[in-house]
Parts: sequence; C-alpha cells; structure tokens
Amino acid sequence: MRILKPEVAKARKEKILRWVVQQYVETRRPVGSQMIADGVLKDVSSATIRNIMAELEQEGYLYQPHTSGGRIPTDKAYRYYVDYLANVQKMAAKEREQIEKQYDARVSEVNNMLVQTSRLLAMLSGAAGFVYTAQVDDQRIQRLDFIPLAPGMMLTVLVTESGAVRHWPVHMAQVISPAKLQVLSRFINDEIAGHTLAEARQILWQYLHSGHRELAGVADVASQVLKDMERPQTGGDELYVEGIGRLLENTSQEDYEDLKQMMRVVEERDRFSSLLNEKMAELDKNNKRLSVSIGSENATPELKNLSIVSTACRVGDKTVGMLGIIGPKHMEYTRVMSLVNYIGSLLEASMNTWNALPLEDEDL
Amino acid sequence: MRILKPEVAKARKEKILRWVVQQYVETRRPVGSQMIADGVLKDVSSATIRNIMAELEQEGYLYQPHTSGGRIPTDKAYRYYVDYLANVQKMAAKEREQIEKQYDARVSEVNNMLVQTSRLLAMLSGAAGFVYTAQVDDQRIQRLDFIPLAPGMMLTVLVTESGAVRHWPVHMAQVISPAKLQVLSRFINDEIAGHTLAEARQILWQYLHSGHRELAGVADVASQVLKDMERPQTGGDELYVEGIGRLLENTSQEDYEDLKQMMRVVEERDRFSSLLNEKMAELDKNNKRLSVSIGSENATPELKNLSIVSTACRVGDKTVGMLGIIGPKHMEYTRVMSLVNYIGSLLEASMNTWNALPLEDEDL
DNA sequence: AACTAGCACTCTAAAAAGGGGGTTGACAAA
DNA sequence: TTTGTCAACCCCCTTTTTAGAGTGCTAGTT
Repeated sequence: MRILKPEVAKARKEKILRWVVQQYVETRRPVGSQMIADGVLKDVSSATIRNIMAELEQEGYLYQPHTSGGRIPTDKAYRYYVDYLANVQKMAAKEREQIEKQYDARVSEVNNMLVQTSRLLAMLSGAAGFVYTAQVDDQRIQRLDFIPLAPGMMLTVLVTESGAVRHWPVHMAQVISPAKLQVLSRFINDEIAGHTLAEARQILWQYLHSGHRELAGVADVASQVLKDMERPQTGGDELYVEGIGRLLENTSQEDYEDLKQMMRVVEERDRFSSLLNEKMAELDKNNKRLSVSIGSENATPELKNLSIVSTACRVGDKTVGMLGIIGPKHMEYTRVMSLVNYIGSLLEASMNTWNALPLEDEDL
Repeated sequence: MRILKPEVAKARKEKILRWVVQQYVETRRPVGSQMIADGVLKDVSSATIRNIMAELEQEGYLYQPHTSGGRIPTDKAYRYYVDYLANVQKMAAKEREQIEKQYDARVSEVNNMLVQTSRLLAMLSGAAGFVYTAQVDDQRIQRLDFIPLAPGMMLTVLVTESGAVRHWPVHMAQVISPAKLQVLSRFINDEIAGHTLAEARQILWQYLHSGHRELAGVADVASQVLKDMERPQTGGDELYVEGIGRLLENTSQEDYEDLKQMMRVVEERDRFSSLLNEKMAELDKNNKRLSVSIGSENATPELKNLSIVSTACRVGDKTVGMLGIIGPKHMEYTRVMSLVNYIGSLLEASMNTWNALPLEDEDL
C-alpha cells in the first residue's frame, strides 16, 4: 500500500482542474474522466480520476449539468484557474511587436484613438472590446475654451491632460460678446490649468465672490460659465464598445440568450459605465491594474454567463479610464489577460505623451 | 360564365398581395390560399385564390419556400407594397405628440443629440436606429477655432451650420504662439463663415498666396493650418448606431445568420457610411426625402435579408446627413416609414434652429 | 490506503419514425 | 371564370429508438 504525499495529491488535483478548464474552453463540452485519463494523466485510471473529480465537485469547483455526462467548471474554478494556474505569461516579443505596429497604424491614421483602440481589442481577442473614459470631474484640465456660436449661445470645449476632449453647447441667458469670452477664457486657463474640474469650479467661485479685478468686466459671463460647469453631466464619461458582431460570430446559438442580455446592459450605457466605475474604484483601492470578473462575480446578474477582463488607465497619478474586453465565460483567459494588459499599456503611453510638453509661459 | 372586368381583377390581385405581405409580416409563416379565403376574401373560394396566387408567383411577387405549404412575398412584392399599397399615412396626432415629447426630453437633457435620436428611433421601431452626419467638406462652416495644447500641438475645432462639431489634434512642425492662433482664428472666421470647408481651403489659399497683409504675421501658422485642412479625413463623417440589442430581441433564431452579416457591415463603418452616402446622393438627385431599400435592393449582398428605411436631413439647401432604421425585411413598413419621416423632421428642425441666430457683426 | 477493473445504471444528443395540419395542382363540373 | 373535390406533398412537432459517454459503486489488487 502506498501513501500519497499531500503535495503530490494536491498537484494532481490542480492538474485535473486546469485540464478541465482548458478542455472545456476549447471544446465547449462537459469533460469526463475518460478524457482526462487519455489526455493528460495517462498513468492513472479513469476511476481514480472520477474520485478526484467527485472531490472537486464537493468543493464547488466542478458540477455536472446532468447526472451522467461529464463535468464543467464553475465560476469558482475559473477564478482559481485565473488566480493560481494561469501564470500570467508575458506575450511573445514578436506578437507584442505586431500588436504595437497595428496600434500605431490605427492611432496615427485616424483621429479617434479610443474607438480604434477598442476595435483593436475586439479584433485580437475575438470578443467585444471597450474603452471607457471616466467623468472628467476629477481629471486635471489642460484647457477650457469657449467658442461663440450665436449671440446667446456658445460651445464649451474642455481638454484634459490625458487628451480627452469634451464639448457641449451652452445657452446663455443674455447676449455675450466674443471679446468677453476671450478675456474669460484667458483668465480661466491661466488659473486652472492643471487643476481638476471640481477644483476649477471652486477657484472660479472664489474669484468671482471676492470680486477679482481681472474678472470685473466679465463677471456676468463668468457666473454663467460657472453655473454651466456645475451641471451634473458636464464633462460626462465616454464609452466605446466595438466588435459585438465578432462576439456573435464566435458564439454558438446556445449562448444567444446570454448575448441578448449583455446587449441590454451594454446599450444602457449608464448601467455599464457605473459597473466600470466600481471596477475602477476597486482597482485603485487595491492598487492593482488588471481586473477579471468571471460570470456571477459581475455585479449585474445579466452578465452571469460572461466575463470582463479590464485594466485601468492612469495618467500621472489619476485613473482616467478603463479598457478591456467582454466575452463568454469560457474564454482563453491567459491570452486575453496579457492582451488587455499590453494594449492598456500602449494606450496609457499615448495618453501620457499627450501632455508631455506643457505650454511654456512665454507662449501665453 | 362571367367575365370579370380587368380593373376588378387587378384590384383583387392587389388585395391578395397586400394581405399576403401583411399576414406574413405579422405571423412570419407562409400564407396559404385557405387563410386568405377565410380572412379577407370571404366571397371567393380558396381555389380561385390559388389561381391568382399562381399568377402572382409567375410575375415574381410571391414564391414558395417548398413545394407545398404557402407562399411568401418576394422583395418585389415588398417593393410594390411600399410603393403602391401602403398609403403613407400621417401619424396620429396623439402619437406624434408623444414622440415629440420624448424627443425633446432626450435632446434637452443630454448633450449628444445624435446618439439620443438614434436611440429613440431604435426604441420606437423595435429595430436598430442610426444617425449619420456626412463629411463636413461641403457643409457650411459656422466656426473654425484653434486651441493651443502644447508648443507644437493644437486642437482644431470646427462647427458647421447644422451644429455638428468636429475636432482633431494637429501636430505643428514648429512652435506656435497662442497669440498667433488667435489672430488667425479671427481672420478665418471673418472670412469663411458661411462657406464650405472646400471653399474655405480655396479662400485661405488665395489670401496666403496673394500675401494678404492681415496674414503677414501668421503666414507660417496659416500654411500649416491649410495643410491640415487638406488632409482627406479632415472633418470626417460620424455614424451612430443604437439598438442592435433590440434587434436581437425582436428576431428569431432563424435570422441569426442575417444579423451576424449585418453586424459585419455596420461595424465596418466605412462600408455602411459609403452605402449611406450613395443613398443621400440618390435622394438629392430625385429630390426626395424618404428612401426604402428592401433586401436585395441594398447595394451590399450581406444585407439581402434586411431593409433600410432612411430619410435625408437638410439644413438650408444642403443635405448634411441621414437617419433611419435598419431591420428585418419583414417589418411594418407603413409604421416605420412614417416614424422615420417624423423623427427626421424633428431632427432637421433642431439642426435648423441651431443657426437661426447668426452672430451679429458688432459682436465680433 | 490508494488505486483499478468491471458492471449496472443514467442521461443526452442525435437519428428515425410517425402523425396532424395545411397547401398545392389538377380536373371536372357549374 | 369560378368552384368543389381529392390525391399527393411537405413541413413541423412529438415520440421512439439507438448509440455513446459518463458515473457510482463494489470488490479486488498493489
């Protein structure tokens, strides 16, 4: 009689778990003991494996969709797989290079960097890719300008340090002269560049109420602008999702229902963006970058059969957005994780170079 | 034997055709002679109807998916239905009112009018809604401004008369001072407001080459700007598509394949937008507003099982974009057509009020 | 104790078989 | 020109059968 050392037993168990996950991801069929015995544990009989699988089922890593006919991984299994088993491999250098080339080509050729990035994510992952830029409220402002459109109307244009541009029309109570707008714009940009929008409001409010002399002539306009800046949706967030079609293609009809539910969540942008905001906050708290939410780990029950792999984007010390992919629970986590990770770093680099060259004083 | 007057015969034929279309749209099942006899032509036997249907099949309006088991309308039948049989009914006043209320609520509350409009289209039609704004090349410009970001970089912001805003970053060969940008911006806006982008290029080029004195100090910047304005994608088009999820929900699994193909076309924005551009040109040529493309009438074979109902948006005498819905071939054309028509008029009105109040000279 | 072999049982997915319903074409009669 | 009738047809739905894969259990082996 042999007594198995605990480590050996554990290693074998993990090996089986990993194999079940990988096999299931690949074939989309429940995995049986026979298959494992034939495939990866040739020195052990299927009966033994059955016993171990029964244990794994007890512990909540596997379950049988029907009494007899193979087992499939639970969310807990995926989680374990992602955390312990899928060693986050660095991407092959040549693959990295190829991605970078595609990225550069897209970003330089077309102006909308974010859309292009989400498309690239979708293309390379075979799932849907998204890029999200958070509310600009607590991002540092690079410029804030006002473009006169009509006597009672102007366009406010805001540029953050990460290069995000927001613009929105503002109806003014009274007629304002472009000259005044220019004075105000210059004043504001001198004072608030580098501050967040929230701080900017504060600053402007103080100057206004202390009767700052530079603002004397334009107090009326300034107060209008301030009022506009206080509207809740000023500088709202932006969300791009691309490649839903690709997701449809890589998904069999069984998952049709899941996809419909996902679409419902994604198309109600608010739902999805608040989800991402939570993720962002959590990553910040734990000082991590990459987040993987598997099935029921998602806050939204509609996504219980999908997974989201995402990464935070930071400019300076601020998290300004997220990007990632959303796809079926049974995805190639290792590949997708490194992909998201890498493209995230590319986008982050783009955003950071954007404000690498601040305006010099003498230019102003 | 009775001899039927030709008009009567024709009327009956049309009645049957109309009924087949409507019935098929409603039930998604092939329509048989019995059903017609029971439903709408009670004074005629099913055998007679069979004969007439055989004729209709000969003429290419109906076809049988299998030898025995009802007939379904061909694209030609839908076309006939749309052109002659579906009298473009005006929407009921109370429905119009309701739509307008929703439209106003959305457009005033959130700043992105176009996204909101396409969502509304999707919601009310049960299909996917889209709004497209064409290249701004031949739209009249309201404003063209330059925002300095860094010594060698600025953001160009363009506002058309229809209120469309485009912005793109420009890398400058040399360092430019914001002061120069302002001079240039003022000059440009004085000269080109009301002209198209193409004309603006022309004008700027002439001034530059004739050594206009106002441009003397800023010639270097001006030539850079001109160069940028000549890039082909300057002021490209914009396309919003919303409600794909809704389309999924209202579509049975039979059409799964069609939807995937559609997604492929729509997600390759260029494909879809060039399609829309063709439609726009055609509408302009025939001086029409509403366009209905049924199945194989679409230029793209991938859309052979879908229909597009769209309408042109004009500001002044220029067509600046399109909007509409894309959905299954078997849709309620009458309803959708009047819906698209009406929402189109709402958006057009919004765009036209945008520039109702031009800046007065003394303000500049 | 740990593993294996074998067996009876379970369950599914796919194929095969069966029936009901509705349709068609043809033809003869009105 | 229209109608009534009828055999043949074909789809779709349900039921049955079959093959296959997997499981749990038990007794035996190492």
